[in-house]
Amino acid sequence: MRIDDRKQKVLLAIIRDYITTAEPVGSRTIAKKYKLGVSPATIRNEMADLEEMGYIEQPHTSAGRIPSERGYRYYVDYLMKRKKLTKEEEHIIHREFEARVRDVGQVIQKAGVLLSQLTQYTAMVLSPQIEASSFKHIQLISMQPAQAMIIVVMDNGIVHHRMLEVPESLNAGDMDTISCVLNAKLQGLAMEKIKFTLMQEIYFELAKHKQILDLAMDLIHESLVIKPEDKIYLGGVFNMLNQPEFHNVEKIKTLLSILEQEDMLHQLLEGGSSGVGVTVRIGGEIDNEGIRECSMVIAPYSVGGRRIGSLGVIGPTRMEYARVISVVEFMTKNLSRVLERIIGVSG
Amino acid sequence: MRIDDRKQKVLLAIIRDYITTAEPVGSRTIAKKYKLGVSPATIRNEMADLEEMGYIEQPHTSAGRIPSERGYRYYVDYLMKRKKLTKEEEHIIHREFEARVRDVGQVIQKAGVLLSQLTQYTAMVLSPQIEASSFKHIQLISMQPAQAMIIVVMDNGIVHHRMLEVPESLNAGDMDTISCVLNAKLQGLAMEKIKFTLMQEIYFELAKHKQILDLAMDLIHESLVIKPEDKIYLGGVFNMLNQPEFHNVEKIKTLLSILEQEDMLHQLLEGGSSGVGVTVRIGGEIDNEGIRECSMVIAPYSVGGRRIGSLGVIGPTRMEYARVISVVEFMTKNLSRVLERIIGVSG
DNA sequence: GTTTAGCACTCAATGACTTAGAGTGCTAAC
DNA sequence: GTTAGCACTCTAAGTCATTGAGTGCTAAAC
Repeated sequence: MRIDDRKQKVLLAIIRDYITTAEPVGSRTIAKKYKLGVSPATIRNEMADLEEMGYIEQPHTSAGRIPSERGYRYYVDYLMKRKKLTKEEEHIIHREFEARVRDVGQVIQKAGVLLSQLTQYTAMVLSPQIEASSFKHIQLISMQPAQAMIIVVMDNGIVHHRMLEVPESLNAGDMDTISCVLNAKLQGLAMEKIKFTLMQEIYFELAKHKQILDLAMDLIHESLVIKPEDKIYLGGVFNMLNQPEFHNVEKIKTLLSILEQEDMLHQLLEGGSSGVGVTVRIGGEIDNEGIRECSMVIAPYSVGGRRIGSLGVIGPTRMEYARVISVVEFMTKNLSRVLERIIGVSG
Repeated sequence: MRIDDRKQKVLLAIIRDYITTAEPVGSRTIAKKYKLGVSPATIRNEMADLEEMGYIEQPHTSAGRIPSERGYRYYVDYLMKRKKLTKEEEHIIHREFEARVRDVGQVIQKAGVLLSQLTQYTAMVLSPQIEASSFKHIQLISMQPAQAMIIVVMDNGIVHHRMLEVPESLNAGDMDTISCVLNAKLQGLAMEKIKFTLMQEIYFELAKHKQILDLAMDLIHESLVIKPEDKIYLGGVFNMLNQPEFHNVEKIKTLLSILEQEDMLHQLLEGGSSGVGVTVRIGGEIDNEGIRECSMVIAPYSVGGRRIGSLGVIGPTRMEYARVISVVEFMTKNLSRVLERIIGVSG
């Protein structure tokens, strides 16, 4: 059976109505609200066909119809018209991103807050994965007698610092010396290039300060090995409580227990996205039982053309796709732009 | 009417039972489970007295009794015996705090996670408020052509960094020069001591780099003025969903909407604590409608004898006070110890 | 052939009513 | 002062009838 023009209109009406009301939609409602120019009986016939084809379903005999996952998929792929953000909303995003962007963490968090506020669903933002490839600068700073700080800067702009105990005898001059030697010898080198012979050279030159050297090397090593802030920012988890499908505590618990597991979210965000642009996963398309009744809209963001992270929105399958897709797309563009400014194109 | 020994025992039994079962406690239950050596009828008499005195109440005529806020207060003040942490629990805390403590933020987060895991309620940890009094070190680092990083270290161990655009002509040597001049002139000075004449001197000396100087001064100023990471870490919010008193979506919403407002939490944590040691606030004692049905156990933590923050647990009034109080106390001690090591006694 | 009015049918939601059970308070006996 | 006994209260759970929204089918109208 073909899904002709009028069937499309009926399907669209059912999906639109269900998205806003969360109630099964009956033939009378469609005839009245969406003026297709035909009687409820005709619409009932079309609905019977659509149900047979699997685009809609009936919770029980005497209820209206609700879209099936297949129905939503058809809607997203063929029927939906993206709903642009208002000028005001675009303005809010711009303003938030321009003002007081200090560090990457703050930007990520801001993106999450905005995403959840604008969509009224739950937002997930994966922090950027910029691998450090080499070490840029090291600095020892005397803080107090017997206490110093060591700062390591990597070429991706990540800064690590740590306090350490030092012998009282070590003065600011000594620390400068150590910093200088390390900088001179190691600057710009990747970890694997820091060879044994080189290390021996340094250890020889700074024999007195073996302990500090060890700590310094530790920190450099750590900075190279550890994925920088492999974190996920979640925003607006509580928005979900306003969705009628989550008016039941058990469902909330299932969802939240999944949102609590960072590795699972990671997998959802990275595994769910199909490469470039916005991806929509509807219900069972999400590779995870437990969020069967949810949909996700996810997209990667990039710096200098290189994909470095992704973000997304999770909500009920009865999601305002038209809007959410626009918001997610707009957000990745802005996030990319701002991050480009902060961390440079080095990543 | 005096609250004699047997009344105490009955009250204690009611509270203990109610804390574990969350069900109103009847006279028969007490007689059977808590073996006071008297019949249910006698206990009923005692219960009638306790109710008259306001220590317990009845949800409805044919139900058992539940403790009133006054009852909990009496329990916490006079009846309760603290329940020590097991060796294993203490071990977990130690291990978590010893291993991989990198920066203050991480420690705070870890404290929150532990606190919520051990208590199964919601944990709140206010990040330490260590005012920076003076500036310690500044460093400009060339990252790429036309891109540099500026790092500012304050005497409290806080490190701020930011990327900035620089003229292509500026090389690594120039940056070192600028860093050196700034360090030499400004090191150890508090903001108010950075006088106009001194600044003129620096601007004269580094006239070519006015733009960078401005940025550097901005960052130093910011570091001094901005309260460092005035954040609250929340952990185990979802634990609340397991409490029977939150099996109703409306209550969850009310609670969560409060937990979302940082300023309110701030007020609760800072305003609720009565100075030294662990403070318990029960139900209406909390200065906030909306969490009338909750209790809080809060305590300050300190470094070098100076109070720099506080942490706490929020749960239903039917909270395991005996355990939570011990956990909170143990946690503040450990947090103080670890922070002392990280940020030194300078704060 | 398509559309529509009409009607019998289904089923969830709602409310009235009943019953069971837990727990009390009171009285009288110990 | 303590306790057994009993009438009383009130919620929770179950049953049943009613209501109303919505359907599917049939036959008539277009």
